[in-house]
Amino acid sequence: MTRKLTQRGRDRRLQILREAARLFSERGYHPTSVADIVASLKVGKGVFYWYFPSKEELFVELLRGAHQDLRRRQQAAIGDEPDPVRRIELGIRASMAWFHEHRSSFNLVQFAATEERFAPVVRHNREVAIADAVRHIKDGIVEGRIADQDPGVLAEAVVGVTERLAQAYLLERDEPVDQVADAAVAFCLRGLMG
Amino acid sequence: MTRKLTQRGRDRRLQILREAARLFSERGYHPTSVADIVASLKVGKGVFYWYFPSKEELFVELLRGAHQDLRRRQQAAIGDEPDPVRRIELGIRASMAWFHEHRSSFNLVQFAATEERFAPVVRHNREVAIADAVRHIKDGIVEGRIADQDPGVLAEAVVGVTERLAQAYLLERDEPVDQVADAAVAFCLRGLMG
Amino acid sequence: MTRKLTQRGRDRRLQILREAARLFSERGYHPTSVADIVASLKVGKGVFYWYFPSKEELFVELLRGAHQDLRRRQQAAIGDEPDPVRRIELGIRASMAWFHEHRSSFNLVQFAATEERFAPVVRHNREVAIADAVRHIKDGIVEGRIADQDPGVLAEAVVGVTERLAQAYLLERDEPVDQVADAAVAFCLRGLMG
Amino acid sequence: MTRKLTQRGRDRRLQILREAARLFSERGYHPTSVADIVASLKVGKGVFYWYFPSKEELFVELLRGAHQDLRRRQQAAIGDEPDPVRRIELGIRASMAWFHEHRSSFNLVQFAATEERFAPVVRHNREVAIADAVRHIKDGIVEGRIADQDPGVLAEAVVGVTERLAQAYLLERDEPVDQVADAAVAFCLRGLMG
DNA sequence: TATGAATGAGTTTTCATTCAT
DNA sequence: GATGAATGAAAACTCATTCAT
Repeated sequence: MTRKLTQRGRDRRLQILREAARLFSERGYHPTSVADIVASLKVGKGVFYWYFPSKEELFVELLRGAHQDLRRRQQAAIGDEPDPVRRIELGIRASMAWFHEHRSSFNLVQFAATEERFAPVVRHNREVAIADAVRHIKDGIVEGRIADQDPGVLAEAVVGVTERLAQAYLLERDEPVDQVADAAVAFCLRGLMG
Repeated sequence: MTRKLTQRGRDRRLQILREAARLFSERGYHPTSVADIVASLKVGKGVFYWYFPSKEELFVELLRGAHQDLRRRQQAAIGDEPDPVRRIELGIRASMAWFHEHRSSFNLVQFAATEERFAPVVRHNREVAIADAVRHIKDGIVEGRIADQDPGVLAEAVVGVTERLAQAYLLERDEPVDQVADAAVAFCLRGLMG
Repeated sequence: MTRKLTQRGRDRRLQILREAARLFSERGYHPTSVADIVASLKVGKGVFYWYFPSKEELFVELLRGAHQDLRRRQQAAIGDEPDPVRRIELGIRASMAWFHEHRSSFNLVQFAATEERFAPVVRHNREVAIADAVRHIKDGIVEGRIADQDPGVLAEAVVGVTERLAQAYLLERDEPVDQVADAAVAFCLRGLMG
Repeated sequence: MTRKLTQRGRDRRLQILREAARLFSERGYHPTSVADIVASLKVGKGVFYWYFPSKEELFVELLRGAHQDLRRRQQAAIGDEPDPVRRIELGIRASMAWFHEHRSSFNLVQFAATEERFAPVVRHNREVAIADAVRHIKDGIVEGRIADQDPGVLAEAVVGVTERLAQAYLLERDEPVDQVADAAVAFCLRGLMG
C-alpha cells in the first residue's frame, strides 16, 4: 500500500515525519495531536492522512527508522576494525554522535517502551543492538581483553552507561559530544576489563 | 485540603494507588483510563475522585512516592557504613532489590520522563539520586579508591548500569536479584576504579 | 414529611438555609454544590439531607421565603395608611430596606426566573407583588392622584425602577438605603402622576 | 486563533449561536447541555467544538453580541436627533423593538448577572448602556427639560422601566410592541421631568 | 493533492444523592 | 443526628479519523 510519490511528495512526507518527531519528543506522543502536527506545518489534516495511514503507524516508522539509522551509523564507524575493544569504543562514540544529532529520537524510544502496543518494537530493536555489542564482547573475551562474564550483561551495561550519559549530558546539559563520549568510553572500558 | 480519612479510607486510597500503578505500568499511562482503574477495583467512578483530585495528580504522587521509597531503602541499606566503595555497592544492591519488588514503578518513571508535564518531577528526582551517589563517589576519590573524574558523570554511569540491568534481567527475564546485583556491582566497581 | 425538629435542629436548618443563600448569591446556584455548602459549615453531607430533601427544594424554599418575607415587610410598613400614593411610597421604601438587608435574595430570584423549573414560582411571586401594587394604584387613580392608565403597567414600572436602583446602588455600589429609596420614590411618583 | 471559515462554516457557526441562544433562553444555561444543542441541530458533538472553544465562551459571545447589537439599534434609531428628550424616547422605542425581536437574549443577560464568572461581562455592558443614556439625560438637564438629579440614577430608572415592561408585556404576554413602548415612554418621560 | 468540515466514541471530571456505620 | 464513603448518570471536552468539495 506504499504510495507512489513524486519528489515533492517525498519531501512532504519527510517534513511531516520530522515535525512529528520534534513535537512527540518535546511534549510527548499523546499530548501531540495530529491536529498539532499539521497546524505546525500550516497544512490541512488531509495531508497527514495522505502520507500516513495513522498516527500510530507514523510513530512506529519513526521508531524503526531511528533504530536502523543508529545501527548503520555504528556499523559505518566500526568498519572492519580488527580490535574488538576498539570496535566497542567506536560503537559508543558513534552512538553518542548519533544521539547528539537526533536528540528527538531519544524520548520516542523511551516512551515507546512504556506502552503495550509499542513495547515489542522497542524490545526487538534492543535485542538487535545488544546482539551487535555481544559479538564484539565475545571476541574480546576470547582475546582475554574483556572479563569473562555473561556477554549479554556486559553489553547491557555498556548500553546503559552510554544512553544515560547521553541523556544527562548531551540532551539535558548540552555538553560537547566528545567529552561525553570520552567519559562513557573510559567508564565502559574499565568496566569491561578483566 | 487533604481529606480526613478513616482507616477504611486510607486502605481504599492505597488500593487505588497500587492498582493504578499496576495498570499504568502494564499498559501505559494514557491507555489506562480512570474508568479502567475503578472497574478493575469494582467500585464506582466517584471513588477515584474522592481520593485523588485527578489522574494526573495520582500519577505524580506515584512518581514521588516511588522516589522517596527507593531512597529510603538505599539509605537504610547503607546505614553508617564507613567505606565509600562499600556504600556504593550497598546502594546498588538495595536499588536492585527495590526494583525487583516494585517492578511497576520502573515503567512509570520511564514514561514520565517523556511527557512535558511530568518531566520536571523526574528531573528533580534524578538530581537527588545523583547527588546521593556523588557524595560517596567523592569520598572514594579522596581516599584514592575511585578514579579522579567528574563524580557526576560516574554517578550517572552507575545509575545507568543499575537501571539497565534491572530492566533487562529483573523485569524482562526475571533472573534472581542477587545475580543481577552481583553483575551490576562488578561492572560498576571496575568502572569506578582508578 | 416535615420533620419534627428540636430547637437545635431548627437552628441548624436555618443555618444551612442562610449559608446556601449566601453561596448561591455569590457564585450562582449551579456553581455552588451541596458539598460546598456543607464544607463551608464544616459538617458532613448527611446533615444537608437530613434537613432538606434536595438542593432544588431548598432553593424553592428560599425563593418562597424571600417573597413572603418581603411581602410581610411591605404590609407592615404600609399598615393602614389611608393615602394610596403614600402607601406606594411606603412600599417602595420598605422594599428597598428589605433588599438592603437581604442582598443575597436578589440574585436568587433573578436566577430562578431564567430556569424552566423555577420560573413558575417566580412568575407567581411576581404576580402577587404586582397585584398588591395594583390595588394601591387603582385607589390612586380613583382619587385622581395617579394617571389613568393600565394599573398593571404602572405597577410593573414601579417595581422595575425599585429593583433596578436597588441592584445598581444598594448592591453594587453600597450607597445609603435612604438616598436610594428617595430617588426611587421621586422617579416613581412623578412617573405615576397624572 | 480565530479559525479561517468558509461560507458554509460561517453559516454553521451562526446556526449554532442561534440554537444555543434559543435553548439557553428556554430552559436555562446549565440545563442545556452541549449535547442538547448539537442534537437539536442534528450534527456531531465535534461540530460545536470546531466553532467554539467552550460552552462558556459561546455564551460570552452571545452576551457581548446582544449588547452590541442592541446598542447599534439604539444608535441607529437616535441618529442625530437634536432633542435630548426625544433621543431618550427613541432609545426606549428602539430597545423595545429589539427586545421584541430578540426575546431569547433577555433571559441570557438575566442569568449571566447571577453567576460569578459572567457577572463582569454583564456589569460592563450595563455600564456602557447607562453611560449612553446619561449623555442624553445630562443634555436634558442642561436644557431644563429634565429634573436636576443624579443622571446615573435617572438612567438606571429608565432602563429598569423599559426592561421590566418588555419582560412582563412583550415576552410574557406578547402584547403589541408599540403599546408597550408607549407605556414605557410615558412613564419614563414623566419620571424624568423636572 | 489538499482543505475545512464533520463524526462520534472515548476521556476526564462533577455532583446530587444514597448508604453503612 | 451525623459522618465519611460510595454511586453512577451526565456533563464538558478531545481527538483520531473520514468526508465532501
